Amino acid sequence: MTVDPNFLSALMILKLEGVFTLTGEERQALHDLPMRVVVLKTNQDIVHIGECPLQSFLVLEGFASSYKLTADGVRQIVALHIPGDAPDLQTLHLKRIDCSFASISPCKVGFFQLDDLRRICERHPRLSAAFWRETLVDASILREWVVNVGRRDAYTRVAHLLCEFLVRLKAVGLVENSAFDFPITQANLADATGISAVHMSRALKALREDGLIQTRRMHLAVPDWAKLVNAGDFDPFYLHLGVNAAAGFRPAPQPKAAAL
Amino acid sequence: MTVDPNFLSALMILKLEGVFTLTGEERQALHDLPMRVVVLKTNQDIVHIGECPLQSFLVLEGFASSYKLTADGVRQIVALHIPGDAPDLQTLHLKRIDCSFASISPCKVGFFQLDDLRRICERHPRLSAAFWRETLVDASILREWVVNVGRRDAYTRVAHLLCEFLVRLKAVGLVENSAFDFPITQANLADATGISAVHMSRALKALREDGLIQTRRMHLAVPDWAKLVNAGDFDPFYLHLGVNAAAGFRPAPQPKAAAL
DNA sequence: TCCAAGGCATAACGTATGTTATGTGGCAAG
DNA sequence: CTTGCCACATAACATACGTTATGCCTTGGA
Repeated sequence: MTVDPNFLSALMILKLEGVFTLTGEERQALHDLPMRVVVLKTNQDIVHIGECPLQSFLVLEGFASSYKLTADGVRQIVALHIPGDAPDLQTLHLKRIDCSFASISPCKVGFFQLDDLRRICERHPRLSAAFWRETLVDASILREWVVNVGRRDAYTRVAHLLCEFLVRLKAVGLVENSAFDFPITQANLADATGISAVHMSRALKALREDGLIQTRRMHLAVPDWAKLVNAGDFDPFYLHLGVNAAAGFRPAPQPKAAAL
Repeated sequence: MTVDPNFLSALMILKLEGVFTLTGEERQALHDLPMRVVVLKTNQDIVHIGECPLQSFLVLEGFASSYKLTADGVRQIVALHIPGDAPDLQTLHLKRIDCSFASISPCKVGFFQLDDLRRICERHPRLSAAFWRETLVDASILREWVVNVGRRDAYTRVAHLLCEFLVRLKAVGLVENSAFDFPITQANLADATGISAVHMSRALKALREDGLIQTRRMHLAVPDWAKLVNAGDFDPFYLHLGVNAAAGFRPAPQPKAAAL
């Protein structure tokens, strides 16, 4: 996959447009944000917990993770990031960063100055709101992850993660025929779901044998989407995708409005 | 505990002042936000997942939870809320709410109109940023919860949750002599840590026997804070408390700044 | 005063998952 | 072409935790 030279416009704008239509001015402001592109190999640290960075970054190609370590050095991935994501937008308002970020596949990221982004937010309140919204969606995903890790067995948990992956990748156009590049090791998947690497191997085997997924080296296919959704207890609503992006994934109904 | 009639000023302002000093105007704007106070018994639903509410709420007294259910009806609490918290601030930018909210003790909440808050955000960018920051801290707590549930054993997990509770309660002045009111059932604690109620009973017993906590009906005391922190693998940094609020809890050092 | 309900403790038992170990194949570096 | 590394598979074994069940105690309502 190659990326348009105007990275920000290509990816972030795509995401924001899913929610509301940008004005020409807003689009231009994003387009003009200076970015420094950096190419990374697998398993390279991008930002480390405790730092007080002056810049933030965007994933342009490949996959990245947010992670934390426990006292005895066990890793838990707390978020997976795909092209178009701004993993550490939080640094905009939280000085010290509370988790580490690393590439989990060969990947390309774009750094920009937080001060530049702050200026954009001041001048374009709608963009500011849109970025805020992005961080709120991240929080929603975290809530679902707590449920996933806390209350679902390994099989369901893995199916759920794969569902989330597919929907999010589809939203940025990285899925073809229910299949996508998947250069993520089982160890990383294990760290993201809170199980051991050995058990991740078992879970994937079971999913394969049940015909829910097909894995061919660094590539994953989903032959029966409905079955995987069912196995993973998956409802994409928590991703808060724009209507365009979610086409074909949303189930049906809207519950009634609040009372009280 | 009784609450000042100016709920918002008493609680939310206290929290915000931990981060930066409000101007008189900003303080007044918050003070003038119309609120409708509602008294709740234990286990009452406040907002239900899927709704598109026009109002949001603040916890004034007692404790509340955010929770989700899996397909087979198992509950996972994804956040615990104490007085001063605005549990569903997300509704400001996400139309449909992605988790349910309920009281988990007798409690008092204050509802306000989202439109009123939006108006405040438009007129007072610093307040807008402060609210954004609040939601980012919530996300940071969620990240730590994913680690807690995903990678720590029950004993450590419970100790960690109790540490978090103590620090957060202390920040709003609800702790005396390392002890606090704790009207939360073991079943709720179990749902918050992703373990069974039976095992929660076992874990609490172990903590009691190790002298890390003392429980006297609806009341919890921590005789040796350092030991509990150690047992819970707890570092309060992720709570992003203001320096004032965190006094006495922060460990020492600041890591070096970012490079790259 | 009594009863019902819920919160808690504890025991017996089952199991999903972790741990440790070994072998295979692919791939990159020399 | 080797060599070594790493991702993955699989087996044997260990265990933390879930489940089901029972009983006690407190609390609040009739």
